[in-house]
Amino acid sequence: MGITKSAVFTDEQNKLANLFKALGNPARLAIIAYLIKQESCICGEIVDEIPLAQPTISQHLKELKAVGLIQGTVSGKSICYCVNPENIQLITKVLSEWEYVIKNPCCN
Amino acid sequence: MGITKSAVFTDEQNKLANLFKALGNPARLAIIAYLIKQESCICGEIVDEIPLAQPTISQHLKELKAVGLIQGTVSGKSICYCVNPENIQLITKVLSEWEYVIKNPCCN
DNA sequence: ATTTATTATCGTAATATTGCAATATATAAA
DNA sequence: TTTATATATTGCAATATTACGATAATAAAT
Repeated sequence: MGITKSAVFTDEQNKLANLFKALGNPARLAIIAYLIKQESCICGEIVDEIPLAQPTISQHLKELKAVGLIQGTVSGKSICYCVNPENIQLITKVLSEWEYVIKNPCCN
Repeated sequence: MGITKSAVFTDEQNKLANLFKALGNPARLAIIAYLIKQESCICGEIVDEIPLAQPTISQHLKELKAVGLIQGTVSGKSICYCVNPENIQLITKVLSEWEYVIKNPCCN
């Protein structure tokens, strides 16, 4: 099908999966990493930083915005983007809940 | 295309993206969450836990294994799965490097 | 009003993903 | 050896994703 059976999972599982999915592409990961590296809002430099065509970057930015990983603010001719703390935090929270398992590995 | 331009990104970016991508599906996330919840190797219960057909689960397990998020050990008639600490740790490491940004939000 | 710069949208081709039925494989038990 | 159980593989249909050229939309500058 190509369609994910979201209905059989919880809203939380689906939300988290969507966040991970958004990060599951090197271009989007590079965008996030760049925004974080700059420690500030970035206006218009992203297309120059990542070797993909402008419509492709624009589409990736849209996806990141759709899941709430980044936000964009219009600033004159350009748009300033920055990461959205909330959803990064949600992922971090889940990962840290997983963390203790690392200390109790099995099958080794 | 449907094909990701991996060549223009670093190996690290591609690896991390593949890990996130593997987690970017509610079924695979549910598998990981279940393995973690049980705090031990799980033999043969996964298909009963997740409301998807056996071949579908098998395929998801294969993908999780391929990126190194879980490992499986043959145990008689069944196969015991558990999470692989290493790659979970890699994700946690990157996320914690991102963490400080959360304390310096902009565009707000 | 026209031009320039920046970002978004549309349309499309190529490829990937998701899910499952049918079937194969492997191991243990009878 | 046959049977039962557990998991993997194959093949396929439906849908999603990735990327980009062409073009539109927006806003500032001239």
